[in-house]
Amino acid sequence: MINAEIAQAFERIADLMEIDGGDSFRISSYRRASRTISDTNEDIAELAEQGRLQELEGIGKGMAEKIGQFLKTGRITVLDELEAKFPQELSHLLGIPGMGPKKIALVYEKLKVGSLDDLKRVIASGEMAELKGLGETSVKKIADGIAFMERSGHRTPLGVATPIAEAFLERVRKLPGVRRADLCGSLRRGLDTIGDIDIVCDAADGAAVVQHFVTLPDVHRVLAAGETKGSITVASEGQRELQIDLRVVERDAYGAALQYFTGSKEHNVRLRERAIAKKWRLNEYGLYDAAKRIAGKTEEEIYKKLGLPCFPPELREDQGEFDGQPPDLVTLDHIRGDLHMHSVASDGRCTVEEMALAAKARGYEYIAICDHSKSSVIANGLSIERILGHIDAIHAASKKMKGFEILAGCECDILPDGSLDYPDEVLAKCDWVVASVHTARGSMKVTATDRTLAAIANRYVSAIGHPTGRLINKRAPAEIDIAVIAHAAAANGTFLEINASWQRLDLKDVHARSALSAGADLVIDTDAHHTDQLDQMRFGVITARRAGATKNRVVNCLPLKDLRRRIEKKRRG
DNA sequence: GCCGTTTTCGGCCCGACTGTTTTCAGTCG
Repeated sequence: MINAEIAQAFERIADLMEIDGGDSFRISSYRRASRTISDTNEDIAELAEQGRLQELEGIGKGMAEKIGQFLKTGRITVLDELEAKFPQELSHLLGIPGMGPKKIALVYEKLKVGSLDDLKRVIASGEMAELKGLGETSVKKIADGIAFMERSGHRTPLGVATPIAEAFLERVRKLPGVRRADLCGSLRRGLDTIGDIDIVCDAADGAAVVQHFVTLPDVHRVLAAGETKGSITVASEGQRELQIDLRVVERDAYGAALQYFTGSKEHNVRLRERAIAKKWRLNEYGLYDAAKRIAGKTEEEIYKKLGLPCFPPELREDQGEFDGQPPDLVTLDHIRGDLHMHSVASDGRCTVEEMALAAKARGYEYIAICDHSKSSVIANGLSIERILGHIDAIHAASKKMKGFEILAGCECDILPDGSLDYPDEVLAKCDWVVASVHTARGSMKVTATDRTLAAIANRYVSAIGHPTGRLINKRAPAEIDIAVIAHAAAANGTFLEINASWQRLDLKDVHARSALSAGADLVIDTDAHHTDQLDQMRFGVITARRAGATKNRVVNCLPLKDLRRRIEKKRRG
């Protein structure tokens, strides 16, 4: 789809217009259009052909024309003009904390800075600190910002940020004067990667709490420390530096602050618009009718006053949530089993029994052991002889468990030609089969979509494992047509996995949403290679929630007998 | 540039912190 390219072009127009000092509302229009285009599941080229572009939020006559021009010529005049005006790398400087459009324009105009290297040069030479409006301190901040950007690089994966955030939250809760504290921001919304960690707390003396906060052990740098807000960084594992913001409010504003700092920004803009329409005002301290606060203690009361349901944080993205009632989303408590994990038989670190006991201790009723198939040589994949023996061993282990069952499964490779790594006779002996692509992802002979479709059609394949093969911050998802895959999965009774490993989260939220709307049901699995990793189920569940999944669309929320019925139904055809 | 149970023109979300400012601009979320 060409959506990503158009979204990128609009984003670039916005960046350059900002440096150019353009009208801020016009700039936001480009950013809004960019976001709409990259988030929609519809093909922009198709919509353009049907003359339906302006049905999209934030796309009017002007944007539609520019999209048309891009589709026709691959260029947009406004962008060409802006690019002719500035050096190509100039807008990259916007990624540096402390460098905004105004300062970029200033150093470009006065010192001919056009790139990161130029910027480093004028900082080192001292020329930058002599500019009007800047000084030693701000230049030092920008130098720190460059170091921060070069060290952190990517956004932090949810699974890396969560333990750090929870540990800090506990420490904030113990600070003197703190009555309550909670995590908010993108972490609370369950995004697969997060920019920084946000904590809101309830205390009377903000300045004192902030002072305690910025002097906690492990604080790497203090970015800000005021009356109500503190901002620090911590150096987490490796060299990655992660920012943590703390906001302190009074008891009566707690719900408002929680709501405000949970976001998303776009969701909040919509809320404030609703407040304005009622002649009210909404900010992080509450909902106000003139000077009178009419809500603020809890999130629920703010939404209620605005005539809205209290949306689960995962849905607060301005992605259609305002159009109706939020669904009753799946929760971790609904999960009855984990249907994709490995044992020492292939590349797991624990035995079948250890995995089973650990899963039972987490309140599950069943698991499936799915070791690798023979082609996954590096992962010690099982030969046909070995898998047959393994199936018997798993069944024997299952018999010894009380009130818990272990399904004998496998994670069968989908080979480059779309065929499966085990013959049907072997797959038929498994209770549950996850089919996954592990090799030759880039092969052009058979597209990723066709390979997956072939596996979906096999009656013994219960689920497709990590369907797009993405690795967060490392490998982009395969170019597969999710809608086509999902329709086929729905028609065949094959489940699509949300792989809950934080490195994968695959399907990702928007893909899972498309899958659900095409009628496919999901399975949320950890793909654990160690008992500890069973706890990653929470990341899969939050991803499913972001997709709008209810428990009846997630097959491992079923009691085992109903799950078996679904597997059998597909096998009978 | 978008958009309309206030409007086809005139709005467009709001506040904290910092530094270089003698009253505020820039950045950030």
